[in-house]
Parts: sequence; structure tokens; C-alpha cells
Amino acid sequence: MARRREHDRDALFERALITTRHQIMENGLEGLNARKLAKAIHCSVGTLYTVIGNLDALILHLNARTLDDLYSTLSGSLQGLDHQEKLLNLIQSYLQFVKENEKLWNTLFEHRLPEGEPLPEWYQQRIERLIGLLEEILAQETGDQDPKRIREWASALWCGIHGITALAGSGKLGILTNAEMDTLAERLVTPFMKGLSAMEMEEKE
Amino acid sequence: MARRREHDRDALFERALITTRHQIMENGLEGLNARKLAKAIHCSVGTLYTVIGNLDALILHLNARTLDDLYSTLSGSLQGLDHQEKLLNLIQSYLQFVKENEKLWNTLFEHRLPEGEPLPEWYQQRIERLIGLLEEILAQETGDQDPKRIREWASALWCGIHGITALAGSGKLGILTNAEMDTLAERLVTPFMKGLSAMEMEEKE
DNA sequence: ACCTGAACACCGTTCAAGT
DNA sequence: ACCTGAACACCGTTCAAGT
Repeated sequence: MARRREHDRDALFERALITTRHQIMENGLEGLNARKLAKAIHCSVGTLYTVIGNLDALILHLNARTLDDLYSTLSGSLQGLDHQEKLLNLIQSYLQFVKENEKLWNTLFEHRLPEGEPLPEWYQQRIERLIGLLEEILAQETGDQDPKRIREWASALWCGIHGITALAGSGKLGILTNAEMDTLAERLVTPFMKGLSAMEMEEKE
Repeated sequence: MARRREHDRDALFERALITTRHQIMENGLEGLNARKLAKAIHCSVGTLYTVIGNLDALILHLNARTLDDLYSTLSGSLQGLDHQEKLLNLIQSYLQFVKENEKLWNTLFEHRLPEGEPLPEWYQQRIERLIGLLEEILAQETGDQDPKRIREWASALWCGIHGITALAGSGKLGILTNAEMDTLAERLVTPFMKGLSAMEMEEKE
């Protein structure tokens, strides 16, 4: 019996998640609301809340899924490339994902937990897995052995690309420039990598 | 008579703006609300609305003021420096401003106009003035003459720094790294600039 | 003319009442 | 046991009614 109930609840949660995904893809995060969602999955608001806890938790699960999709896309895009191509390819795939999933990606950053609430472990791990992809490439590319420095470069570069997508996503990039995200990313990454190699060469002397 | 009324309305608007600023500095954007604000400036909600139009407009004016403060701070910090010091100084002053005005700075990006509404001219100009500071420095530093390319580098770098502050401001930087904003900025900017100079040298051959 | 605040149209979330 | 939806505590914004 308990098993049956569990299954029903899981199925309802899944329906809630998928419907949320659709609603956000169409109208963004601010188009989401509990009453509409309950109606769409054919249950009462009360039942919805017993299943999802609250809207924040639901959105967190949606975001985790978006991060999973991003990870699959990115790690897939690296298959069978030799290592010089990997970095630009990673970034290009990332930007393409952002463009194709604009509203979902915006939700990743528009949504904030109440002040002080930390992101749950299982959520943080999904982000770490992503930055791991970049660390690996940078370690290969630069030949640097210091994991702390690699992590800092990877974070800095990740932030850099994030800035481009964040401003684009909020419609504020157009004030700075007419350039596309891809152009800006190239303008940032190419000098950055060239500088890194130069620094490595100096160090070897 | 008309003059007198104008003055009263302007004074009330100013009080609304200052009080908003205080409320946001203490409780962030989501701590703001029309009823509390009206009470704090001793008028009814109705009167508040005749003066501010709506909350979006009020926040836009607050943000414009924050951008003005940032511009003063940054251009002041460049006075009397020789040109190699300027870039790192600009970025350091920027990061310090963000830290000292965390909630105001967050409001700059947390606040979004309703979908499709463009930012007003007078607001966009304040952003352009800021990017202008960076363009000037990059033009000096690289010696590059092409204004389009300078604008792209400036935008890319601005986005890069923005990414660091945006993730820090939303509490998500700590997932990537324990490094401080300053460290990350240095890790991004130093290779970037080194790469730019290397590219300029190659071009001259 | 101008100010007021009750009223409207929404929210997220809960819990007494029903089955 | 479980589901329901009215009810609570909020929002932003407006406008009939008062001065």
C-alpha cells in the first residue's frame, strides 16, 4: 500500500516538475504560480503543497535538471576532439545551450532562495561537476600542476562567460555593445588563453 | 502656486527615493513595499503613486543614482595615475564599490522591467559613460586604433568582471571557489591584458 | 484640486472541514 | 488517511469618496 502511495506521489511530483518546465519555457519564472500549476496537473493547491513542499523547492529541482542537461550537452560536445579544440568548443556549446534554453537558463539565476538559505549539497555538486570540465581542459592546455591555481583560472573564466550570458539574459548586454555573445566570448577567451600560455613560458625560464 | 506644488511634489519624490535607498540598503530589494514606504514618508499609498508613477520607476531612479555614485567613485580613483596603473585601479575601485554597496548593487541587477520594456535613454547613458572609462584605458594600454574592437574588448572585460560580482552578489560564487572577488578578477584580467599586448606585438610584425 | 484608504486583483501557503 | 478549497497574510495599484 505504502509503495503504491509513494508511486502516486512521485508521479505527481514528476508531473508538477514537467509542467513547471513548460510554463517557464513559455512565460519565464514570473509566469509560474501555484494555483495555475495545480490546475494544470489536476489537483488542489493543498495537494500540490504536500508533494512539492513549496515553490522554491520545486524550482530548485527544475534548475538541477537544467544543470544536468547542460552537463550532458557539454561533455557530449567534447567527445573525440583533440585538446586544443576543446576549450573553444566547450564555450561555444555552452553559449548555444543558453540561447536554446533561454528561459530555463534565466531561471537558474533569477531564482534565489530566501536570504541565508544555502543551496543544498546535491545542487552544489551539479555546479562543481560543470566547473570540473573546464578545470580539466585548462590543466591540459596550460600544463600547470597547481590545482588551486587551475581552480582559480577556471572559476575566473567561468565567471567571465557567465557575465556575458547574464547580461544578455537580462536584456542589458545591448546597452554595452551590438556584438553577439559569441563574439564577446571570443574577445575575452582568446587573449586570456594567449596570456596564460605566455605566463607559463616565462615561468619555465 | 503651480510652482509651490511642483516643489512639494519634488520634495516628496526625493524623500521617497532616499527612504527607498535606506530600506534597500537594510533589507534588499525584496524588503521594499509600497505600503511601508508610504508610511515611512508620511503619506498615503494613493499620494505615493501620484508622485512615483509605480515602484519600477522609483527603483529605476534609485539605480540611476547608484550608477552615478559608481561613476564618481571610479573616475575619481583614476585621477593622477599613470596609465599602466589605471586598469587594475579601476577594477579594484569597482570591486570595492560593490562590496561597500552590496544591496544597492544587487538591486541594479535583481530589478527587471516588465518583459519588452526597454531601459530609458537617461538610464542607458549612465551605463555607457561607465564603459567609456574602460574603453579609454584599453585604448591607451593597447594602442589599438579600431574603436569597434576597443568597444568589444571593453565590453568583454566588463562582462567578465560583472560575472564575478554577479555570482558573488547572488551567493553562488562560493560554490565555485573560496577565492575572493579580487583574486578572481586578477586571475582574469592579468592573462587577458598580457594576451592583448602579445596580440598587438604580433600584428606589428 | 488634492488626498485618502478601502477595494480590486492578484500572490504563496496553511489547515479546518469534509470524504 | 487523504484531499479540498476557503481563508490568511501578504502584494501592487486604482479610484470613489471625502476635504
